[in-house]
Order: sequence, then structure tokens, then C-alpha cells
Amino acid sequence: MLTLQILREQTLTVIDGLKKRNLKDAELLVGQILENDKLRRETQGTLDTLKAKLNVDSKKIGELMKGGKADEATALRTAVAADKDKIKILEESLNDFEKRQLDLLYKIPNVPAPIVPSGKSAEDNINVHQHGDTPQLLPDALPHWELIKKYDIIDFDLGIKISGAGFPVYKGKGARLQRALINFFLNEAGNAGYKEMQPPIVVNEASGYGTGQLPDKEGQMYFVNEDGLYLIPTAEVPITNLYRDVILNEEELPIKNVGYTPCFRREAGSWGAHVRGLNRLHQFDKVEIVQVSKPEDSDRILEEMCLHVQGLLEKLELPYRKLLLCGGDMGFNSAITYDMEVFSAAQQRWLEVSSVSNFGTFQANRLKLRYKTQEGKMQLLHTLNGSALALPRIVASLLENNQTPEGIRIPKVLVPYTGFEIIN
RNA sequence: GGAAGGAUGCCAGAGUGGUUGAAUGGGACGGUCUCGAAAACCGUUGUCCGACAUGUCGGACCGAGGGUUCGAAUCCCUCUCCUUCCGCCA
Repeated sequence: MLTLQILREQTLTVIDGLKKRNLKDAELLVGQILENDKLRRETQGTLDTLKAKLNVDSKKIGELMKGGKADEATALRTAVAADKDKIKILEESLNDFEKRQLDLLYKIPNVPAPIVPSGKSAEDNINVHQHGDTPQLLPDALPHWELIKKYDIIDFDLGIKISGAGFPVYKGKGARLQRALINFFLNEAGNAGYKEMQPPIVVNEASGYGTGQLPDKEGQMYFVNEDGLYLIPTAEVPITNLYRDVILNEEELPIKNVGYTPCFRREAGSWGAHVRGLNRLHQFDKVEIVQVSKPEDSDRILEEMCLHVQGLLEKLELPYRKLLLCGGDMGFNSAITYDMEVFSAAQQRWLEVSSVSNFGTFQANRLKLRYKTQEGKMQLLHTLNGSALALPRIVASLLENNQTPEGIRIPKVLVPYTGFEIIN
């Protein structure tokens, strides 16, 4: 969430930024917060003055009691009672202002960075980079949902039997390919200086709030009611929350972590004709890179993370494009997001396989993730993350793009991981 | 699942209801000493909110939330978490 400081000091910038997201009531919301903030501060002022008086009087009563002046003490005691009533009322009112402040802050998305274009939907995203030729397939080329049946490597029906739709079973070389990709991605990140982490894949409520899945997005996560735990929609949640309520030393920065986890998404109401096969699943595998950096470094680091992801796609010989998301298509928490999309030849579609984002202080503010500057000042850090990479759509495009009459060719870089060169 | 104990500052660890934001020790930082270091000695060691002011003043914070009281780290209630033992088990 945005800090009050930003809202107070950069009000117009915030409103302009929010308009890029097509947030309807930007002025209204910001105005409500500032008004509430003003009232909150006034209330606290009078409350603090009263409390200061109470503290002095209490001390005085103590001294009177000690000095054996019980009468005077009793008199003062009755005088204090009136103040206590006032304090109680003011405290309630202060609580209300604080609660309302939080409610309002939760409603406001992050302010898009200056380079983010305004726009309503994916139509308005900007293609900033494209790499690789889209492959020409034979006329009898198959989409991946046919290929996985033909070679018996991913089985949706078995998944339906034991779990439900959107929970495929990977078999034989299909399972092996999954494992190969995960290892490849983890090793590449390790070589790039990321520390490998293996976090839990269920998280508590506080973690959901920390990275911004809660409130409001409960419906997208699986919830274990009995224990109050959420199945993670991405490794971003546990890995970023490792740094909740943490004060880092400047020398530790930037933090670079990578983790592989399964990811769970309910995807309520988002099923349609274009989500066949591996395009959208309830459970999928993903390797995620997460960084925590000083504010002045995060722009550079975002680029670095993008290049890492692009490098992976190039090594896998997949044609891809890099999009700068417009305000209307960005996630709630993000200040800048680049999406990487690979071309899936048989579907003739671009598939999003990675989303690399800089959150600025938006998550850090909720997480209370800070560091102490050399001048000894507490400062919120910046958080960033990106998929590197999400498996299912990578698999879809690998299968489709590399199909030949003899079988599906495995990219050279993966062969040491799979142990085979072709799926046939 | 059963039983018991606990939660205090960066860590360890005190704390009779009334200058306790909190003893003491350790660590870290600064200084003295030294060619340098160690040791020793001296000093510093919070966060959040607010008000005027780039410093001061006020308020809050001893797991969380309530309560009792003129006054709560200290008493009472609820919740959360942790540890240990037993049971079950990968």
C-alpha cells in the first residue's frame, strides 16, 4: 500500500498515476484519505495532551499518597475521572480514524512509474522487444493438447479422476521434462547469483496481507479453513514474506532469492475456449526470482531480471516478445511490469510465461521491510519479482514449436537435464 | 490428541502496581590507550505517531486484544505463538 507520506507530499502525482490505471475515483479516494488523515492527527493531538495531563496527575497522586495527604489525593482522583472519560471517547475516535485509514489505503493500487503508458487493456501494452522467428509448422501440426495425448506424456483425464479439472498428471518423459526445466531454471538463477530457497507452499493470513493478495483476492487462493492457511498462488508470497518485519543492513542488499514451488490458483470464473490444455491450470510449477533492493537500485535491477528471463527463453530457443504493461493491465501492487510471452506455433498465439515487476515500496510498506541508511534513517526498501519461469506454457510452446514427423525435439540446453533428445 | 511451562530491547536475562523505555551481562558502534591489535576503561545502542521546530517537546509500544486502577511489564479475561514430555506418525 502507498505510504501516507507519498499521498501527502505527492498528491497530484499519485492521482495522475492512478488515472493511468483508469481508476475511476482516484481524486475522491485520495481526498478521503487526506481528510481522514487530517482528522486523525487533530484527534491524536488533543488525545496526547490529555494523556500527558493524566500522566502528570497520576504521578502527583502517587506523591500525595506517599506524603500521607490522602485527602488531597482523593480530591485529585475525582478530578481526573472526567479526563478519563474524555480520553476514552477520543481513543475510540482515533481507532476509527486509523481503521478507516487502513481500509482506504487497501483500496488504492500502486502508482504506475512514469514510463508506464496509460491504457485500458492488453491492447494498450507496448511491445518493447521481440526475439526469434516464429516457426513454420507442417500443415498437420498439432496443438499441445493433442501432442500430449499422442505421446502420452501429460494426462488430464487421470488428473480429473484423482483431483479435478486443471490438475494434470505428468507421465514418463513428460514428468521428466518438468523436472528438467525446474532444475535448469534453478541452476541458471543460481549461476546469476540468486540464493535458492525452498519455502512452505501454504502461508498464513499475515503473509497474504504482506504481499498484497489480501484483502480482496481471497477468492483466487485455495484456503485450508481448518488451519487458516492459504495455498500459495506464487512463490512470491512466501519468499517475499521472509522479509516481513525485517530491518536489513545496507551490506546485505540487494537480496537475491530464487525458489521453485508448485502454485495454486482457483481461477474462479476465468475459464473459456482459449484456456485449453496447459494454457491455464489450477496447479502448476514455477521458478520465481525475488529481489529486495535499495530504492535507487530497483530500476536497474528490474532490467537485470528481465535480461535473466530473456536469456532463459533464448537458451530454450523460443521466440518471445517483451511487453511493457499499460496502467490498465498491471497488477494492483506493481509500479512497473514487463510480461514475457512466447509464441506457441500451433495455437498461433502468444502465451505469457513470465511477469517481471517492480513494486517500489508498495509491498515493503505493508511488510515493514526497511533498512537503516548511513545517516541512520529508516527507509523502506523496494521489492521485485519475476517468473523465471512458469512451466506449463513453456512446455506448451516447446511441444508445439518443436514437433517433427519423428517426434518432439528437446532444445540442446535441456538435453543434459532430460537425458533424452526426443519425445516419440 | 493428552499434560506442563513460557512469550520483556540485537541476543541472554532481571523486574515489590507509582521517574521502568525498562536493571545486569553479552554483542555492535564511537572514544581513550597502542606502531597496530587484543585487553582494560569511558560513552552510545530503539521503533512508531503527533506538535512546533531540522532540535526539542508530547504520546504509544515489555506476544495480540480487552478489563481492573488516579497509575499496569507487573493483577484479571480472551486469543495467538513457542518450548518440553507423552501418544500417533513421515
